Amino acid sequence: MNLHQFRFVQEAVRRDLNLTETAKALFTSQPGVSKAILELEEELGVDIFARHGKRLKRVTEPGQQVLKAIEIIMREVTNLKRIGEQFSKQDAGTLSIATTHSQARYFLPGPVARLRQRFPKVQVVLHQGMPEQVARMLLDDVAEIGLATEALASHDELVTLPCYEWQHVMVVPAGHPLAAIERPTLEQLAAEPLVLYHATMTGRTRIDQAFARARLKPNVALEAIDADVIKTYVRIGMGVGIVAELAMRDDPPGGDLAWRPLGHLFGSNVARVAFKRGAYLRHFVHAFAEQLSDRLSPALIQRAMSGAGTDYSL
Amino acid sequence: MNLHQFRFVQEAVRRDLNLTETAKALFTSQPGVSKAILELEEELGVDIFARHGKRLKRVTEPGQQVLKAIEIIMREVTNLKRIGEQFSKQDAGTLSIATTHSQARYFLPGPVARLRQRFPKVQVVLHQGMPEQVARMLLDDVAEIGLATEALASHDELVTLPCYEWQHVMVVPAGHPLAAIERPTLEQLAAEPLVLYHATMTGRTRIDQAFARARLKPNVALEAIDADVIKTYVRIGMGVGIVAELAMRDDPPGGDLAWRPLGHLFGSNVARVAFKRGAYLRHFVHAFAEQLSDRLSPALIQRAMSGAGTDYSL
DNA sequence: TATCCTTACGGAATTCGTAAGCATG
DNA sequence: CATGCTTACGAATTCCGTAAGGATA
Repeated sequence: MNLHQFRFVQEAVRRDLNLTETAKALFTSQPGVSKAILELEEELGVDIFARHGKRLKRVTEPGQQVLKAIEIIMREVTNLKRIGEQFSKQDAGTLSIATTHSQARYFLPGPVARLRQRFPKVQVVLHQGMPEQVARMLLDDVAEIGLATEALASHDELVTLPCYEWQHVMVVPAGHPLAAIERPTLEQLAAEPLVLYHATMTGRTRIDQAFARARLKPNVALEAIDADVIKTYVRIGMGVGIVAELAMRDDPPGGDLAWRPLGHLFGSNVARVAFKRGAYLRHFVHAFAEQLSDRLSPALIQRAMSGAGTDYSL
Repeated sequence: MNLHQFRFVQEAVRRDLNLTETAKALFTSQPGVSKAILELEEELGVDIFARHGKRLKRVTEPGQQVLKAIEIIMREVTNLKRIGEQFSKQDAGTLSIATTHSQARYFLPGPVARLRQRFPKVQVVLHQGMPEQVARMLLDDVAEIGLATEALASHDELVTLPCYEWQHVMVVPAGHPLAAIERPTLEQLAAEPLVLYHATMTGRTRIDQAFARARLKPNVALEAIDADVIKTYVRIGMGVGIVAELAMRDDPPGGDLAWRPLGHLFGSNVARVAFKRGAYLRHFVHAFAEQLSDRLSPALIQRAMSGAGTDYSL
């Protein structure tokens, strides 16, 4: 039994049981991977993978159990490295953040800058993706801390904590009739072509639900992945945009876009931070979390990481 | 980084940082151990052990963290082996039980026999010791399941669950004056020379507390490690014995010993089973637990093992 | 001086890559 | 027949034991 075997098995599962891919991903030879896995199965006395002839088909039942143990082991190996960094290179290292466009573009600049100010030797790496990809990046140890509004809560391998609350706003070109209305209604919005976030994104489900409850069918002209794109299409008159309020922060009133809060229609959303359960967090990761929200003290995070599935609401 | 290094570090800590002992315990050469640990420290970039010259003195602060991670890794390695056994040798394997004399002698014969009946291929190994040693055997993976009345609850690396309740009984030679008394009092007991369990054992603290509360100083003639020894000394007239009620189960009324319950004086005790937190339990371990008490269903145990420190009272 | 950790070194076992074999879709 | 896992084999590396060195109590 050795760590290489564990790594191979884990990667094989992540690569859909394709050992050739696995070998490439780990920069080693394919026969080496094959042999290592066979030897592990031999030693444990159980098949981890069910094979059709020579092709790996699925994970066996004992394989599921084995995988759980391997996940934990590899997690702790990662932790060991982090512990090493934490104590050797005091306050230096790399912080990988997985997040959505909105957060990266509008929310994170402040916290990241303040982190760099306190820890000048910390390198920050931003990974961007859909909320579901953010979760995956955390699970695969690509990123250490994740930030997104949805979908993070649905993995119990992840610990999520509320970070801040926000609401949607309507964006229209400055001269648009709706710009004059203080509190637009769902009916008014449904009458216009809409430019929205993509369905998997930032609080989009809230919007859909609100329309559905009112038995209205919104006229979705365009779905886009980020607020900048949405604003661009709003400017050229494609329709009425709905974005996160943060995204309008830098647009001065009296500019070419007008905006109105829509909290009364879609309620408020909660942006959440997420960590992989059981991860060792270095000082500067805790410091960064505190930049994201005062509430996220090391003590609170520690409690959330050790407890199983408790929710810490705002 | 490899599993050998982890094992060496773990064992070194268990052997009070004596690498020579460590090497012996693991059947390998002392320089090998030394080198492996040095290389791990090199790779992680931190000292795990603080050295005075060439002698290991204590675990450093990063070392503490490293140890935690290593503990988890080695635990999961053990689990992997168990998973292998569980699925390959269906319902065969070895069940190591750590327990005190009283349990081994009077309580376990039934459950063990029933286990063997259901799982004829399971080998049972009994490890006997003081309650504190029972705990240590669990922590060191010498035993998989522990059974004792005291001291198990004080380690948070262990999960303990109530198993059954019992009370103390007084034992005297058949003709003894106290044999005629239905409910002996503390004063009556304090007037006699007593033959008791050793101080670390099975509910002994209860006895001491009861006398202390009544401001009585018991006359302890002899302390012994198990009920059989106590009964022997009672037979030869050394004094009045106090043992667990289970220990008298096989003595017929009208034999050479008479006994009376003492629950009214010393209250009741709870025997508890214990597992190492995070351990993988094979089918037959769960089956055995159910033999110990109906309440100990696999589901309950699973819940207790995953939850942090919750107490499941009877 | 006795104990105990580190360094040095060499033979043995393991590892890991390339090449070939063979089964599936 | 293209993809993809397993087997075979040999070179390179790592492992691990003995012997020697050096530091502490």
